[in-house]
Amino acid sequence: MSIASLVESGLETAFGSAAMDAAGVAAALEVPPDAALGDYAFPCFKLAKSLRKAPPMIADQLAGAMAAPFLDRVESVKGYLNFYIDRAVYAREVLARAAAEPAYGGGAEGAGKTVCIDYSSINIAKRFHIGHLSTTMIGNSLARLYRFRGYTVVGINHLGDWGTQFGKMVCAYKKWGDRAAVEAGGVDEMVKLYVRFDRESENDPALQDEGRAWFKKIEDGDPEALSVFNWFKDVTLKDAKKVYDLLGVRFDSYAGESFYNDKMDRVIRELREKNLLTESDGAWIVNLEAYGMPPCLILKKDGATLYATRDLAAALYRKDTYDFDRCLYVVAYQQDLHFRQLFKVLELMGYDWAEKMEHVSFGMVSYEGQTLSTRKGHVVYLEDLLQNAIRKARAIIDEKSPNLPDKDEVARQVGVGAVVFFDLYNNRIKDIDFWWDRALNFEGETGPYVQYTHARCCSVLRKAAEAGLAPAEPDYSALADPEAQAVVRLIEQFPSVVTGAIDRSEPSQVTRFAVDLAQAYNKFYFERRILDDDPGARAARLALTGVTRDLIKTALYLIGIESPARM
RNA sequence: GCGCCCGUAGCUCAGUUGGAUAGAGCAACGGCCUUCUAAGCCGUGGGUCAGGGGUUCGAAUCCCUUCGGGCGCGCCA
Repeated sequence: MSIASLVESGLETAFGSAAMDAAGVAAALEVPPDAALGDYAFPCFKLAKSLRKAPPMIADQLAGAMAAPFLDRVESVKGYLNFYIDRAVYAREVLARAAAEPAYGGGAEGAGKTVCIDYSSINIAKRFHIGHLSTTMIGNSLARLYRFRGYTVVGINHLGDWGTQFGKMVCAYKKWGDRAAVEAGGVDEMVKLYVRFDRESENDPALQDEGRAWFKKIEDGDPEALSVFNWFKDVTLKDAKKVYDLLGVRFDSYAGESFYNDKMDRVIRELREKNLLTESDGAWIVNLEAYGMPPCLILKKDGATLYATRDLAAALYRKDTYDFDRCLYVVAYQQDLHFRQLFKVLELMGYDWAEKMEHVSFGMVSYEGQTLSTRKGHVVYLEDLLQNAIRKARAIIDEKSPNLPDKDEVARQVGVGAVVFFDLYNNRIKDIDFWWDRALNFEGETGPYVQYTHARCCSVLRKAAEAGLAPAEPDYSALADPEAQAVVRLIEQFPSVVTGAIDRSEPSQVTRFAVDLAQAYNKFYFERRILDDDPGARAARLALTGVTRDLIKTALYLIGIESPARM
């Protein structure tokens, strides 16, 4: 018997009529902010009008009409009906639920459905820096969350591999480049070539034309141009792969801008056929005035395609190829307007799936209060950040756990975990001002703190196993204290946290949950002796510890962080 | 000028599908390791939820408005 049906029948008993239907009662039920106010609460304010009674009086009457074996007591407080569940029963049921399912909090509601997630989407010939971390880690986490709920996920790295700058780069390479230098220096060497091209073309306008000519060659499929261009791409991806491997991120597709080069005719034809394309100042646009937006540019005056054209082609291709149920774009909020236009144009084209597309926007990254600038050298490269974090983790391990096996492996897990956690800690819409000491903080609400709690659980469970204690029937009344109850309550909430994170495309919900659970467990750990002499109490506390360990590991996994067993 | 987003403790932020006394972490100060990992735990101080008005039994949360900040607004992506 559930609380909802209990309230429903209570209403029937106390007031005779169905003052509120079952769905209404279920929706109204809430968890009080403080455990002292009960485990569940039913606010009676909405009933005041129809019952013509003050809420506290309604609660009083309801309280008298209610009893169930699993209820410890029911109290009427200031218009709220507070339910206190028998603590031991509550702990037993929640732990059983969490331990029984193969993946507690997961599910199969996404079975047979596909989600496309466009994330990371790096530019060719540019180094991976902290400005790319959010799209990469938010996308990675969303991919894991959707898979956790049974969806098929297509992770797409929509490469920025198209534009005149690549013609310039090939041109520069042909003039001054050195194959061995690029092989050795990677992206850095390409950037040097580009910078030199920029500088020299200031005094030599003919160079610009040459660069454009080389891009034309790439467009036309000239083998010489393509071989250099594709090689640049390979080298960039090889560089990026080092970072992706450290982060544990992978993709199902690297189809980027160049991939859609031959797929835009269809878009233009379709827009024409549907009478959406109009000429304006020589360019071709989709007029969106009726929707309060500036026009969406499709073709330039010279007939060349634009960003929006390419994204329209990509959307159609993805729908055709993957038949997605949802399509997410993890891109910074600067492009809010672009995506609103894109989705509106798809809708105007008559595609009802336009409403299944979502721009998962996030805030900008600055560095010590200033805009990131590769040119001015005011930038933090991701590889440097990760290596610094790993180095710091390694130093702490040497100091605190000198006998730890696999020190380097654990240092990598902790260092990278700190960086990823830092990135996914706040709501994605918040701007991030990067400061080294904040990103490399290992204390308080941080990745290492949560990982430490996981290792602590592992340690306790290991000690218990080593002691060879006889298995005993858990005595769940040992989990009736406030500290254990706080942990149990959080465990119970995990499935709805996962749902909320998916619904809001907000991985930080999971990050926050991980911190809350770690904090609650640490308080419990400090207050209660787990390896107690009483076998029943010990078994119950070990069960709580086991579920906590698994849940922290799951939560961290969902945001892309590993959980070492020792640290 | 127009549009979108943001404004909560000294700092960084939770809480924003309306609900009980607005919570963490960092920083500061003071405690706790002969028992399960001190990357931990406990305590102290710290608030005009940017200002004003409105809706409501009830507003940090919804609406209007002012101020402050960020981003965007036709041939870049």
